[in-house]
Amino acid sequence: MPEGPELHLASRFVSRVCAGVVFSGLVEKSEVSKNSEVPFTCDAYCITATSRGKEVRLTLTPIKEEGEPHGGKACQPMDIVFRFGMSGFFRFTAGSELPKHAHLRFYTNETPRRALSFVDVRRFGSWEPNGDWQTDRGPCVMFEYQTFDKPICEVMLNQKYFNGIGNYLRAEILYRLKISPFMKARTVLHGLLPKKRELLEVKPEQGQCQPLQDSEMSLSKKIKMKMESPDILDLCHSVPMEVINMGGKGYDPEKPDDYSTFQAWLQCYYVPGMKSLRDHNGRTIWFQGDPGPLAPKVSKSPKAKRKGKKQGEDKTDKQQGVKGEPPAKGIKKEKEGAQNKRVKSHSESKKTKENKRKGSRSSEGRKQKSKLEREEDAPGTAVPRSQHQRSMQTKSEKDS
DNA sequence: GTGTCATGCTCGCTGAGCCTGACACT
Repeated sequence: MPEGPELHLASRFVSRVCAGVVFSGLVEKSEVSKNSEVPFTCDAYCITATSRGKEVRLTLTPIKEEGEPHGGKACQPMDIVFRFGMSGFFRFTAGSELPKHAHLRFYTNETPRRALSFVDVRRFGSWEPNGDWQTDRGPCVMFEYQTFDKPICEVMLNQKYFNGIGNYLRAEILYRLKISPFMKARTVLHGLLPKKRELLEVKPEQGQCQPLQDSEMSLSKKIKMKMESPDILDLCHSVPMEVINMGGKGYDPEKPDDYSTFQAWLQCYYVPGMKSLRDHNGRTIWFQGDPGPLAPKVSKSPKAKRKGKKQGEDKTDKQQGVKGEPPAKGIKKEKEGAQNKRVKSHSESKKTKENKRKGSRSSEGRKQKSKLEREEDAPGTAVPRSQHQRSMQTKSEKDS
């Protein structure tokens, strides 16, 4: 059941049923659950919920009673972040009729009392008292969709999407693609979608569109096309590989201070004549040409202020924006930051490997699905056919 | 009664294991 939409609906359910309801006392955990106790107790509190991706956050907020003495033992609000595993959900029932597998219970202060329960049949779900959204999760596909409206140069430094790309690589890649650094990431990535004519081939004799089979385009033709017009993903692979192939003459030269090979290879980053701007995260992006529609408003650099003009304002100036310092100096300056970046990349590579494994596992799972299931699984279908059939059968059996 | 499968995630390794319930099959 629980994917993003289900978790969001669960948060709405909690907020709806708990609106105006006062909860009281301890938060009760089932004995069998291995999750941690929730160290929260309060005479009167309310519950609200929000969601982000596959997480739901319950906020327990104490209600201040009138006449409560100041300086008394006041309860503190608490956030509890839930992950639903394979079978988690919330139910609001009478306290005497707790659902089976209700592993965390919040009781109302009414008589008879009612209970909001976190129900989890398989116990793969978890909760984290005083928790927050997991930091290694990407943006919520439902409510942080606008993340992809950020400039491509900023998205490229997000290691969740481009694990391994740093400041010099993004500059080189965008330069080679002739892409404005402040173009919307969505626009650039949308360009990766196959064009209609590549996806569909009209067979006049049938009057139908058929998917173009891989085999219908020869491998050599594909390679030729790729070499002629590589896309951003191609370059995110090939450009770093070029650096690797420099051996000991790349960014971290084996000979101290011998940046000559690397400098000769750079086409944009710190190259005299190229422009540079600070992106919205304060990182300097090097580029050529128009910065793009989302470029930040340029504040006057001290030099420009003295000259009385904004960066990039003077169209006659071929070097719009901040001109680069001599390459070697700039490279050395960047090295510290790059080293930090490498440490971060290392810690994140673990996650990437996991994701790859998951991907391969899920594809295995798909292979195991029957042909019927594959054909009838519609995008967004919450219940797989096999399980859906089972539950429907169960229901009909019960009904009968 | 047994085996398999299910929408997630972690550990520590490239799959196994955590869990329960429903269903198919013998």
